[in-house]
Amino acid sequence: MQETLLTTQPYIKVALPVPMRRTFDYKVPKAIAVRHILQPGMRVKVPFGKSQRIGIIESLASESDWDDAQIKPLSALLDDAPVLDTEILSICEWAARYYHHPIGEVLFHALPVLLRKGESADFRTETWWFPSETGLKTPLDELKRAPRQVEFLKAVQQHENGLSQQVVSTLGLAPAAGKSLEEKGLVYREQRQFLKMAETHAHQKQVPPILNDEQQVATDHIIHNTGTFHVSLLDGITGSGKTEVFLRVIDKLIKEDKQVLVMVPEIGLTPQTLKRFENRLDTDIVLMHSNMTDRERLDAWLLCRQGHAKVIIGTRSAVFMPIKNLGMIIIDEEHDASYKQQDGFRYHARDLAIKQAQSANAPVLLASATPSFESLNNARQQKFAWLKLRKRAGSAQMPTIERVDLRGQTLVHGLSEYTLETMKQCLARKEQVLVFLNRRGFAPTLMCHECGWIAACDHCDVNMTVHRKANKLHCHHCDHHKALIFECPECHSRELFTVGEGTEQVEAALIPLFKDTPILRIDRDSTQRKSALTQITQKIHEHDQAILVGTQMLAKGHHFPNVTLVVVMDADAGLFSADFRGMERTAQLITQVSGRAGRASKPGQVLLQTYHPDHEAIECLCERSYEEFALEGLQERADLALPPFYHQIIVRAESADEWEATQFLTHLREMLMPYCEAGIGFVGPYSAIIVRKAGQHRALLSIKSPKRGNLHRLAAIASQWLEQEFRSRKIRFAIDVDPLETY
DNA sequence: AGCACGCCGACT
DNA sequence: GTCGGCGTGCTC
Repeated sequence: MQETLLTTQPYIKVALPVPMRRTFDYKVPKAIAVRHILQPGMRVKVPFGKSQRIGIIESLASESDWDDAQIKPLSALLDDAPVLDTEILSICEWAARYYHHPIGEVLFHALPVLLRKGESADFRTETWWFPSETGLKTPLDELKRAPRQVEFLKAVQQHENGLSQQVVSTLGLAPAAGKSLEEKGLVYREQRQFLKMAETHAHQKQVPPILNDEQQVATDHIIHNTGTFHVSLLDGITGSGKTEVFLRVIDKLIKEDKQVLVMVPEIGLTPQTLKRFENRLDTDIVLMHSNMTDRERLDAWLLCRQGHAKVIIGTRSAVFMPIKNLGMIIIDEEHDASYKQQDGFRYHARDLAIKQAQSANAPVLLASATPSFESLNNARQQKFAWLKLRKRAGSAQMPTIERVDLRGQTLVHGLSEYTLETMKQCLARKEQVLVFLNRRGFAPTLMCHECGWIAACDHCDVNMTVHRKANKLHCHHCDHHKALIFECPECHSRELFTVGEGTEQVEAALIPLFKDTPILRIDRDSTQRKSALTQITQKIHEHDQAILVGTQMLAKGHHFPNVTLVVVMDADAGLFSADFRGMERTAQLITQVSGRAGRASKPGQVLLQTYHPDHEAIECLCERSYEEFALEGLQERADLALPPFYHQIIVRAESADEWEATQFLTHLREMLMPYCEAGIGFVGPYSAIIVRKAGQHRALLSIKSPKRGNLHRLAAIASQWLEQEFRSRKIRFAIDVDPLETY
């Protein structure tokens, strides 16, 4: 045994997955210190209270603030190499401070679930079978008394490069036969790393199309500036060929043996992006998203860490992938709200990605047809390079947007006569219509004709949505559901009727109106079954004319080349939102869904049904552009002292009691008052728009400041107080830094 | 977050 | 008499 000369530090500071903003000190036992070099980022098993827990070494220390006798020794070291490298570790430490979230929870968040549970961070191995030299030459009839062995040997002889255990079992071969052959020296076994990449390489790569001048300028700009940190905003209208720009840049980087992280929003864009990429790139691609099993995620993580995976396509949590040789981070649909985690550790993946690229000295490419106000502001101030693509790739043209004034109109299930007529014309040309309504279910309200009773959720302050096909009343906020009723529980009248319409109703209403046209609904309800979406999209491609009815799922990514008419049924939804970001979100959604119209050689048309045709935002989107809308919106934000000009932190509290959450936040505000520096402003406590959600009463306290520094100092005081002084468990609270939702 | 300790209601 | 409710305190 080698007596190590390395003087290992006697203590380690360990982060544990507990809601406490501190680490715990442990001793390193001699037996471990002698055999291993401990490093930050390795996992350890430690005694904690009465139980054993897995923790992560945050740092090594020569002394401790604790009395040596009180410090327990760690029980086991779980890794020979850190599972969190120094870069990820420092990003996590930064994030823990910035988002005022406990370090242990942050570090554990950065690991795949199986590693949090103590699973080995090595590749799985798999048995492979090979023929020996004699085995190759042995004629099969020598073994004819053992038919299973004949079968096995035959298969192995045909696969000189070996047969994996997996193939052996799919071929229906008997492992016992293999064992017997091994004893006879005819075959041998080997343990090999189990690698599972996304299926790739197999097919012919597509020839890259010719770039238009705008795409070329953008591509050149990005390619000439690789190798150093900077952020570019690829602000390109739908159909302008942003993905093509990604592909050119990625192709160049993987030829330099760099790895590229491509982030996509949560809603099912990964398979589509993967397909597009593997048709073009001759390299190893892995995926990382929430539909994968824990094992699949760990495999992807390992492939990434080992450097085998060159392109990593993933959702929010992929920012924590262990990338050794980062060439670039691309964030597609950078405005998408799913990049911000909405519970627990409320980080913004876009912002962390930028931070990470900075420390790896790699560039970041943000892409969107509807950039967030934050990114546009950075582009305008020249913190980001602003690369505009304003032309559609190929011969496609931008759709015309037309407002349909609903005032005084008779509507058929929410559709005006003019809309229906335009739909007929479109279908007659053997083209497809996309009807967008961001409300699933049959109707948002069920009401009693006699007494005015409305079906409300028992646990939330919202109406229950009618789902007629499923015969259910469903709460879209807490998932509570019950059977659909036909008698008013208050006055026992049987005259219940629905108010408003959802996608289910529109689908049902269109069937008799367009008898020979396939009508396909795309929302969370119709695509719940795995592969349902693929089936629906297949149907869409099979038919010339079709009507697609759907929610925002339709607005993202998927392109339907034969859609030439887009109908936005309720352009007013979200126009009068209490949240100051409501308008931004509405404009993005309308612009995104409008972009689905007329992508190929056929021109597109968009109808916006509205009761407010003269509303500034609607007018601006129709007559001018998202960019102009956004620049005006930014000016308004500046005038009203709102983000991104002011910085905001929101403390959220919830409790079963009606007033406790509000009282608690009032108490918090009073406590913070004496620490307020100039510029700090409080709003609230105020109630959430939906006061009661899943039985919890929710209140918020907003803190604003033009300076980040004093805001964070205040938040640090608040979080310390919340953790140390505040003991009641009846109230749950969360600190939300740079919140996207303010109600 | 877990987990134990501790003091008050309905049960073999 | 106890089983168990969850309020409170602690974890290197």
